[in-house]
Amino acid sequence: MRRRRSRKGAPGIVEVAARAGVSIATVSRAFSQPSIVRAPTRERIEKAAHELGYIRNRAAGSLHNRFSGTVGLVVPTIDNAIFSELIQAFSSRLRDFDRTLLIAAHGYDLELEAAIVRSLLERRIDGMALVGFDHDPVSVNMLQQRDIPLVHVWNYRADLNTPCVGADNRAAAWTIADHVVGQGHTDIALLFPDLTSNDRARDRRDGVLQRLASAGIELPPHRIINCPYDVGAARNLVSALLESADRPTALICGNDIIAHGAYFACQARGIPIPGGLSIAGIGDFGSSAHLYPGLTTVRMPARQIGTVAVDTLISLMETGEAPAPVARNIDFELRVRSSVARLEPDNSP
Amino acid sequence: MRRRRSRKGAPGIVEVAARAGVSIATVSRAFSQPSIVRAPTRERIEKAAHELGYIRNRAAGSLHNRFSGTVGLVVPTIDNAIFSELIQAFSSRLRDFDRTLLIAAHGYDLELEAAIVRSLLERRIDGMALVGFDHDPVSVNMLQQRDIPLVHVWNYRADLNTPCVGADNRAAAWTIADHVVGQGHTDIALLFPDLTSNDRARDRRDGVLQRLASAGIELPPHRIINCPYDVGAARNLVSALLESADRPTALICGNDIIAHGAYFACQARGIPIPGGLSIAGIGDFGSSAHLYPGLTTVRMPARQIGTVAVDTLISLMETGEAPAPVARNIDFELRVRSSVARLEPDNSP
DNA sequence: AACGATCATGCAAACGTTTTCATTCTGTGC
DNA sequence: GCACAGAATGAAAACGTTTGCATGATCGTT
Repeated sequence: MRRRRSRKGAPGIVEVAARAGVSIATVSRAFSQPSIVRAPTRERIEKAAHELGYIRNRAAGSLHNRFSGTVGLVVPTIDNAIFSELIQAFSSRLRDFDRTLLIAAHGYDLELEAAIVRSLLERRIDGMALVGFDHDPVSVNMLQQRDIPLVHVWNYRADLNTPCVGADNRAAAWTIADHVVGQGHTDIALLFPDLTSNDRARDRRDGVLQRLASAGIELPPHRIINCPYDVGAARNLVSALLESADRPTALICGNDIIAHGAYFACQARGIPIPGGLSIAGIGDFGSSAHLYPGLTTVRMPARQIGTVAVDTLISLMETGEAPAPVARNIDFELRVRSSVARLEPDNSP
Repeated sequence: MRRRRSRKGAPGIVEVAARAGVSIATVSRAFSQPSIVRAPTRERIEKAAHELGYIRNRAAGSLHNRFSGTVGLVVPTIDNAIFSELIQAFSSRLRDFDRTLLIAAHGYDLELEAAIVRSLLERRIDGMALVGFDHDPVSVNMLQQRDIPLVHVWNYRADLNTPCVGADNRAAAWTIADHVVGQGHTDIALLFPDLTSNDRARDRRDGVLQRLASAGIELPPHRIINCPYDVGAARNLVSALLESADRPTALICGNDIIAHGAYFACQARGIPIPGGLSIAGIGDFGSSAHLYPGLTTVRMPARQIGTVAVDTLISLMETGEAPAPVARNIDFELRVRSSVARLEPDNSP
């Protein structure tokens, strides 16, 4: 007997029914479909429930109608700014529909993700949101086999037949690269995280590379720097870069977090931004607008993605149909601020 | 018929039992207490379960043993850095115990918090963590009446008989104020958020004020500035402060987020830190160490709080006892970096 | 005043597990 | 080979709801 048993006198539907002088069926209906029970009866039930401190047991109900009222969200990480807006928006929209959020993070480990999906399935979630498209097929199969609505969030791809809600990361990256190139930069360094298990980062890098290629810029390998999503790591890496003789004129960061690190490296070494080094980010969260100078970046619509993802999931759960189109492209926005300098073409005549 | 019914052929324990040629009781045991079923039998069951793609339904089980395997965490907000480390640590520790996290945010609205607690209770969580001590009594009563273990996280108070895991916010604030005063500052401004429904902020402000008072410093009202937890708002407020003729020599911010905003205001106006203005924070999250110059602040042990809170909850759930002491004081740490200048006493002879 | 039609309620059978108790194995010591 | 203890399994009764079906109440119509 490892777990204690007694939940004191936690009243159930039976007690409420007795006190209100009706059957348990009526009590059940009074809570799940109030409109079909006569007003005076309903009030009597509500009074009894309130006096008893009754709280309905949805787990018991879900056993019968296979509908738990919970939704799962699995993200790579919670502890930095990247997904927090998404999580908040997702969670708060879920409340509008009286659903509860089950959440977990996998730290870019797709096997762990699969384990998490399974454990959420053991809790019989009604729907599931996963970040991006890179997943262990096991995860997706488990969901599919059980007909659990799944929406991929954060990234977007046009050629998709499975529901997704996100921004086009490749296009966003293309756009920021376009801006940097348009300002006359040709000697550019990229700071991107590990690309395995991370389609968002991969799409972003591809987008940047594509724009550079079409401008005739081909980056030597040492200009593509691997950098984790961590301010301190980015700062150190950029610091080292600044030390070297062969400095680029601009940095394109795979993420605003990395861009922030780059800022602090420059500030610590007295390199003016953008005079000494131009810096561009992708993401635009939290403080990016307020840094000095303002960070030129691409705003990813995290809140809207969260909200629309929930709406899609709810629709999927209630009607079985996702609102068209199945793949929702949420617009990103180029935010030109002050961290990318215009380079006059006369500096290498 | 608003909700579709069919979950295809989602196999249950019955199907597994049939395929393995045993009773459902044995299957159940094979999953919940594997040790008591004979190895060959167990393997047969596992094979059958795997072939069928069986995923056990813990909701159904919880109906019988009143134990859902889920834990609730309610925080004021998810969308900024303040609680994200806590949430991540909490969630990841929970996985170690095969529990799942139900999460929601109330945005400093305690009525909403009570509604959330109720809805989590409807899902029959086994334990609950709430941030701080300011709550609607309704919330606490609902939990108490049902004997659901509750731990208050984030803040700590010595005189508490209910389980809590946190740092002493008042002492932390006292400590940072002590450092600022110790550096010779007497003309200090405070930037603190709204104090209602927020014991952490209140304790912090009290701690600062207490240290200042004992140094004989009494702050005029206009030196105590109300500032939301928002980088942009903080930046604007500090910007306005810098414009005025009557500038303090140091700023004590109720939170690192506000301190970051102060940094950016100074940088934008070309005021050197700490030469032109000293800035101190409380929290030490994410990038505070990497800003330039490094922010002098107090490190709040968010990760450890999350981990210990889960351990406490698990112990409460399994044995009914919290590990002693009931109120766990997790040490904060003063982090002296470079944002507070030493003021020579000769500047006002 | 009687008759349907509609609305509100009750009865009882699910829902998919866990667990108690009883029964049937398995293996051990003589 | 036998008796017996202990381990492994099975049968069936919960757990707290929801819901299909049946019945009883209510109302408007003629």
